[in-house]
Amino acid sequence: MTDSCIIRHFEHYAELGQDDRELLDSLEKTPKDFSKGQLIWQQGMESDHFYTVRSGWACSFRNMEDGSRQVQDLYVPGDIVGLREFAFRRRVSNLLTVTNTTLCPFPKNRLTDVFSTSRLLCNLFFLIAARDQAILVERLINLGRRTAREKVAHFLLEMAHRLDKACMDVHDCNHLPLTQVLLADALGMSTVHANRTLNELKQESLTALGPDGITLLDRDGLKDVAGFDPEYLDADVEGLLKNIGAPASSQPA
Amino acid sequence: MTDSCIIRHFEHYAELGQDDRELLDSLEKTPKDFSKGQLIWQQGMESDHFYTVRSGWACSFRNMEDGSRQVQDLYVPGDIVGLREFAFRRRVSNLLTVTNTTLCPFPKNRLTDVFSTSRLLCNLFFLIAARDQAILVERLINLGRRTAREKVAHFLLEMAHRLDKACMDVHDCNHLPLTQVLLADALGMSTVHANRTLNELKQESLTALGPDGITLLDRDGLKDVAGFDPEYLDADVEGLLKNIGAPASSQPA
DNA sequence: GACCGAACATAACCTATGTTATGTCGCAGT
DNA sequence: ACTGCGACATAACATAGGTTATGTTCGGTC
Repeated sequence: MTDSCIIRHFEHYAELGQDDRELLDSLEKTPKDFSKGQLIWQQGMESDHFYTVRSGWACSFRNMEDGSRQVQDLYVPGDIVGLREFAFRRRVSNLLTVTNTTLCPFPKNRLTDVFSTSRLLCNLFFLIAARDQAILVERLINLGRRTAREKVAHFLLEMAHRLDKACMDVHDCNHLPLTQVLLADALGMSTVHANRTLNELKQESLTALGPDGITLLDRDGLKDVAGFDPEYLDADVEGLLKNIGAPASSQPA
Repeated sequence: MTDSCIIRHFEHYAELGQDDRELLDSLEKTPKDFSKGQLIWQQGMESDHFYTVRSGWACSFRNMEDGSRQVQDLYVPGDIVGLREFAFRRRVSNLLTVTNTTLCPFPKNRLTDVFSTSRLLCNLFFLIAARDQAILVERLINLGRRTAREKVAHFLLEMAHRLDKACMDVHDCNHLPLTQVLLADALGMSTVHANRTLNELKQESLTALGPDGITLLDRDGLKDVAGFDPEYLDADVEGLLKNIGAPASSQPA
């Protein structure tokens, strides 16, 4: 298997031709290591690259005037970070590493070349953007219409499910390297209440808390709490491939 | 000017070549009229088309188990509805008209043809998807980290700003045909509280309430309340066009 | 091995917002 | 003209979740 992040990423979905691989390979830059808690970009900076996550976790967020923070999304191995900023010259949010992380940079304005050169990759990029939207919508629903308990359970399940699918070098998909502060900021609640809720779930043996994050003990139980349905995470790659007449990946999706 | 919704939509951004126009024209179907309060599609239905809004308003939403509703987004003239579903075989949300509406259907799986045929359109579609994401993220922040007052003010400003940009046959961009129920469902709050908040803003002469919707009276005042910054709505079309070497639209963006 | 700062825990108290209930108004249909 | 319904208004009351405060634990560092 290739060493390139982004090739690896796409081969997860579909079998790439030699052309596609070469194209991607020529554009991707060498991976960069970031340590935990490092600010990778800041609102207002020029948005010239996006990244593929090779290992580790990152999050995008925005600082509010009152000093609080809203985390917009978390990124796990295999995710593409910063596609959103395709439409903007400057970054509209901050990006921070959650753990030690390796990212592969890709120049934003070369995306255009990819679009015109590879029908397959163009469509896959679009599919990914659509799935990203679906994730945002689901979080919207989480924030708007669920209780703290439901929010937390739902969010944990989503991240675990995304880890499952990432299927990269992740060992234990039930373990999430999240601090309670981060969780609270992602779910629009206070740290104190995040703690309360998490401990509640712990009492019920649904989760476990360690110094290095949160562990899911009982996914079915959590599912009952949250009403979680992973449908929105499962993009219809096969349908797309069939539509554009491309061979599917040999790997299971 | 053309009669096609989608051509009109894109010409708003950039000058289309004759090829592009013909391509779009061949794919778009004849406009369809819907009356106020009509359910256009439902969760679970096959997602075979997306729509361009020619006139009127629509909203996408999801019904929750407890009977409540979360509105995901509103669509105004010029918007494209349903691009999100590109990644999914079935619709992941419901679509409802807010007013009488005219929509132009476009078969989803022909998008692929557009991508491979027109470099310009492909990039514009991607830009639109990215802007849609930015809108969702901003709503996320709204729900997560703002008070009811701020939420309402921010949301009203966003919609007004989007109307400004739509620049289609909209007469008064300060008038939004929203019911209080809809507003509440979009902002994840109760109708009662939406009413309270709206009346508060009305006391301060920031908005006016009529039987047919909400009117913005003092955008600057609302801006002060909400801390609204329209940056996330203003996609960098020029940068994109320059990057792909296409001529800009003669019309002001 | 003393010090420091994250992250976590817990309690007491407070408030923004939800809930329930009831009433008015205007308008569409009969 | 009567009825019914949907949108809006408002008041009384309930509560989920925020805020403030204080303490513990633990890993890093000089």
